[in-house]
Amino acid sequence: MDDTRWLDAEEQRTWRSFITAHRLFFDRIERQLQTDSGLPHAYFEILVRLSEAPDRTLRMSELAASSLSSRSRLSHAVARMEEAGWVRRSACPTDKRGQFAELTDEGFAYLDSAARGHVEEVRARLFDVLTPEQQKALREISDAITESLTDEGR
Amino acid sequence: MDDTRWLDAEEQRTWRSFITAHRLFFDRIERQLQTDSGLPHAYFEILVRLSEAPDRTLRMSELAASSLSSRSRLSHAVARMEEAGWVRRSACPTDKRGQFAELTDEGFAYLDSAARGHVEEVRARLFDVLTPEQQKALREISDAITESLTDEGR
DNA sequence: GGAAGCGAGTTGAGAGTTCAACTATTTCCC
DNA sequence: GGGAAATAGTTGAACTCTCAACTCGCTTCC
Repeated sequence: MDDTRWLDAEEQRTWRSFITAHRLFFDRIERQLQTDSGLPHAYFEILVRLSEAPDRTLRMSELAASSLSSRSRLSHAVARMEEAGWVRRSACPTDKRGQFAELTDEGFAYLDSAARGHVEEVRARLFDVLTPEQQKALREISDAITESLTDEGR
Repeated sequence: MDDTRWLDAEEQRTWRSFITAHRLFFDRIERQLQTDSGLPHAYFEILVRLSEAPDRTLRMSELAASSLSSRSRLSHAVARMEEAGWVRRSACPTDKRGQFAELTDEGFAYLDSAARGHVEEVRARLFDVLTPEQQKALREISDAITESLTDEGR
């Protein structure tokens, strides 16, 4: 039996447009950050979250949640960025299982310089090509998608 | 001098909404395909393009272009899918540098079964949460982004 | 108070992607 | 015709991500 709710022609086109734009856009964002700053976008996001935290410090699990990383990914990422000198880890005194991650001054400076090219790219490839109405629509669409993926579990 | 055109608060929120939705959505799509069919989404796309080609066959470079893969990625991917028996490669008679990739019957059957769960997920997480107007807006937004990334070269 | 279970974080293996280098062929053009 | 440059495709190394296993500390509850 086939009760799959396939996409109709219209939906098909929308879906392909979306996929195409998504791939091209994020490939570009990724490459810009990678070539100009040697940083994957996921790492950039982690640094941003840290930079906005009080004392530029967060528990690993909070950092994972706020940067939408798995714990595993974050562990690997922080390990690598600690080697690079951008992040420092320290033990949590009240919970001996815990670890703090702190953005170093060097990491902050690095993030600051990386952010410039990144923002330029985002502006040029996203905001500059969308009307204000489209920007508003994009936010509402994004929020709707996010809501469906966070609220009701799986 | 700082002539970076930073994002204002409004843009900042839009950008974060977009990033968040993007990550959650595609992580989900990726995981659904991976766990239910053992297939990365990029591989799925490659198989789809092949399945729509005449004789289910395409030159490697055409396949790369249509599936938005780099040549390298495609080479690796096809190598792996050839091992799995879903794709077959053959030499091009008119251009000895060339290779054809052909979707096998087994690959077609596999794709067909994988597509069901995938479509369900796309529908549940995208189309079901958007109004018709939002779907239309999403397509226009996507097309605008795509255009800026394909037309004007870099 | 001690065992069972939960939570925080790490680790290693396996897989995909990218980049640069490489081979082989074809095209360009003098 | 022949050499330079472009094109097709592959390969291997480096890196990131995921998943499952694992360690260690906290909590619960009898």
